[in-house]
Amino acid sequence: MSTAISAQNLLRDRGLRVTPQRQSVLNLFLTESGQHFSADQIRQRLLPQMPGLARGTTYKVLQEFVRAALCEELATPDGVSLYGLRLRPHHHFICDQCGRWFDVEVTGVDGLRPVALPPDSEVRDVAVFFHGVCSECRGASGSA
Amino acid sequence: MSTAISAQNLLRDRGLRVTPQRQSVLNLFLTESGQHFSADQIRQRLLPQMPGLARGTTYKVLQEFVRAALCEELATPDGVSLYGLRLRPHHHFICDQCGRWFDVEVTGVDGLRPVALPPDSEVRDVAVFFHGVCSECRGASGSA
DNA sequence: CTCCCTGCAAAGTGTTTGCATAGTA
DNA sequence: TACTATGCAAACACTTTGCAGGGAG
Repeated sequence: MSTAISAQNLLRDRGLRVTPQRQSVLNLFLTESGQHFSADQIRQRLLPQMPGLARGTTYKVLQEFVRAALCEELATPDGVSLYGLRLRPHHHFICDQCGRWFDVEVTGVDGLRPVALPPDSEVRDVAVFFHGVCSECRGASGSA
Repeated sequence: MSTAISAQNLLRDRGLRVTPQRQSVLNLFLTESGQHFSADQIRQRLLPQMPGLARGTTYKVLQEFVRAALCEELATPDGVSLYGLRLRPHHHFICDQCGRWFDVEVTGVDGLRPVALPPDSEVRDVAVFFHGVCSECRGASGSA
């Protein structure tokens, strides 16, 4: 792995207090780079090594990360928010079968032009979402 | 307005039963074309003309519309789903200030290419979201 | 006449909030 | 030592579900 970035430094750099809970959450993201998890998925993953981790704490930590621009929060159709690292700009590929989100870089974004936008609107950012089926799901289902 | 399409016909064409509730909801969408509403916003808008409209019914009607591909359901960060017409393919412009979503057509979508997608993944669709500030909010806030 | 939709109300789920305690700087 | 994060549990908001009565086909 080339994970030269430590959770500790990342937290310090953003002016956040370094606590075991925050380090664990951040480390999970750093380890499973490009992946996204719900608050409860994160808690379940960390419970073995941190049995006391409270549900509320998980949410507060993630909220704090989002506020510090460390993480992005992604709303899913089933009402659950997914969280992922936001260290560098990127877009997403969503597997419509398993529901997982993957970070991807995208070329050609500069060529996008909105047509018939309400006059005087100001565009500040563009987010691209590819939908499809991930390799794992394709392998599992075979056809379809 | 060139709304030659009637709610009644639209419902029939999709094999849905024609009820006053469904007609009202669909008419709201046809009238405020390109706009998006939450289930409760829709209910509030229709209550004057349909005082008995139940919260549960609103959700069921919208669910049915989504199933029939008449509407799209859009998840927002604050946990509320927005619904909009889906008569023709389109993308979205989101005002980050007032939170409203607007349908827009986009050129250049074919030029988008994901980089370093997991091998054997299959892309089936692309969704583009422009973020920014709508004309109304720009007019209201002046600067920034 | 049959089947489905509506209204009503209760239940469910994900998330937020408040407070006392423990931990960081 | 001062201030903030954690754990716990209650509170919240949006959405879903079940059932009896009424309306569509």
